[in-house]
Amino acid sequence: MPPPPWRRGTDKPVRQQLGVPAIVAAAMRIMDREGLDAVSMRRVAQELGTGAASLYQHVRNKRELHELILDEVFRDLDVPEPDPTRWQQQLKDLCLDLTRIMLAHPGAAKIGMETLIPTTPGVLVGMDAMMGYMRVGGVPDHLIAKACDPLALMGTAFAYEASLWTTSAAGRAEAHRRIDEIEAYLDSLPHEQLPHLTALRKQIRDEDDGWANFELGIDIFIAGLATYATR
Amino acid sequence: MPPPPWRRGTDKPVRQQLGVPAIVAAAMRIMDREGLDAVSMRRVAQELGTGAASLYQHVRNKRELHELILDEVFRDLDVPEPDPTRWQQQLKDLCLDLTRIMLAHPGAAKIGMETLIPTTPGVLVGMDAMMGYMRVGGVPDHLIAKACDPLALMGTAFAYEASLWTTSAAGRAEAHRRIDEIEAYLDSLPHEQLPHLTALRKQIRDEDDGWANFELGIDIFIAGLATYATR
DNA sequence: ACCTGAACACCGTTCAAGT
DNA sequence: ACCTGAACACCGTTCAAGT
Repeated sequence: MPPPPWRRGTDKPVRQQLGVPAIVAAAMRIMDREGLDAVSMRRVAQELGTGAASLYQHVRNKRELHELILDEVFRDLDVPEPDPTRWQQQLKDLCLDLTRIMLAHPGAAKIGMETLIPTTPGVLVGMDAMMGYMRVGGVPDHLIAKACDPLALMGTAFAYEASLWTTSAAGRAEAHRRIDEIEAYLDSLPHEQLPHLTALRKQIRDEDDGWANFELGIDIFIAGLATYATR
Repeated sequence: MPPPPWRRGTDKPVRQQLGVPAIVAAAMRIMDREGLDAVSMRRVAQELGTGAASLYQHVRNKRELHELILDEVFRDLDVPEPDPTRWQQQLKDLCLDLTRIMLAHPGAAKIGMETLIPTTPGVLVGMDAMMGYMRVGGVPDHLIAKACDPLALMGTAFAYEASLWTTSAAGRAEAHRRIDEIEAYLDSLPHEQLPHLTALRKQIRDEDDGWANFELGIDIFIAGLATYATR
C-alpha cells in the first residue's frame, strides 16, 4: 500500500548520505561478493541507489576508488616489536600476514599490483616494521632499502595469482580444467626435450600446494637475506 | 580517380587473409605501440580492416588472444646447458632474461600475471632449464618443485610493475608526480612512528633503481636456495 | 566455411541542468 | 554545494543473415 498523500516526508527515497566512507563501504561489499571486476562506478552507484556521475563528487576516478579500498583493507595490521633473537621468524610472519590480509579480500591484491607504489598508512607501518626486523638482524642498510621491494612484491603477486581462481566456484572449476589440460599437454610433449620437468612431474603434482610453495619462497628469501647479515 | 568499371577484380578491398597468425601479429603491433589495454577485439579487428565478430572464427575469446601473444613473446628463449661450477650464475641469467623479454613487450607481463599457470612452449623450456640448473647445483628435488613458482613470479611481477609506468610518456610523468606526492606525504608523517623508514629514506631515494633492486632480489633468493643445496 | 552488421548489455567520464 | 540524466565514445560477445 502506498503511503497516504499527506505524508510528504517519505516521498523522497530514503538513502544514506553519499560520501567517501559510504562509497568505499559499498565498493568493498561488492568486491567481496562479486570480485574486483564488478566494482565499476556504475555498479557502486547502483548499490547506493544513485547514478555513476554522483560518485565523481567524492572520488576523482575509478583508480582512486580502488586505492581507497586498499587503504581500508590494510587499515589494521598489527606489528610486534622487533626481537633480535627471532627477527627471521618475525619477518616471515609479517610477510605471511600481509599476504593473508590480501587473500581475505580477493581483489585487493590486484589493486596492489596495479597501484604504482601503494602507500597507505597500513602499508607504511608494515614496511617500517619490515625494515626494523632486518636492522636488528644485522642486514646492512643499503640492502634493506632494496630488499623490501621484492619481498613485498612476492606476497602481492602470490595473492594476486591465488585470487584468480580461489574467488568463485566457476574459477575453481576453470582452474581444474586448466590443470588437466596442462597434464595432457605435458604427456604429449617429447620427454627427452624437457628432461628435468619430466623427472620432477610426480613431485610437482603431489606437492602442489600454493600456500606451502609461497611460504617456502619466503623462507628461501629470508635465508638468502641472512647470508648477507653481519651479525 | 576510381578504377575503370571493367576492372572488377579490384572492387573488393584488398586485405590479407584472416587467420590466427595475422590476428596475433596485429594484436602484438597494437600492444607494443599502445599498450595491452588497447588490444581489444574491436581494435584488433579494426587493424585488420574487419569487424570484431570475425575474430571469433579463429579465437575463442579475448583471453585466448592475449595468451597467444604470450606464446609469441616467449617463442625464442635460448637456454645454455647447465654447468655445475656456475649454476647460480646461470639461474640468475635465465631469470633476468625471462624478465627482459617481458620488459621488451610491455603488456606481456600483465598477461603473464592474469594467465592461470602460463604454459607456452617457450615458458616450458625455460622452466625445464631452471630446474636443470638447480639440480646440478644440488638443490633437493622436493625443493626445486616448489622454488620455481616464486622465482618465476618474481620476474613476472617485477616486469608488470615496471610496465605500469615505463610504457608511455604520460605514465612516466604520472610516476614522477606520484613519487613527489609520496615524498611530501612521508615528510608530513610523525617520524617517531616510522623510525626505520625515516632512517633509511635517503638511502631509498638515492638508490631507487628498479632493475638493480630486482637483480638483488634474485641474488638474495638464489643465495637462499644455495643454503639448502647438499653439494 | 568463413565473414559480417546489428544488437545486447555493459563500461568510464563529462557536462549542462537542476535543487 | 551537491546531485542527476543524458550523452559520448568505448567495451566483449552473440546471432541471424549473407557469400
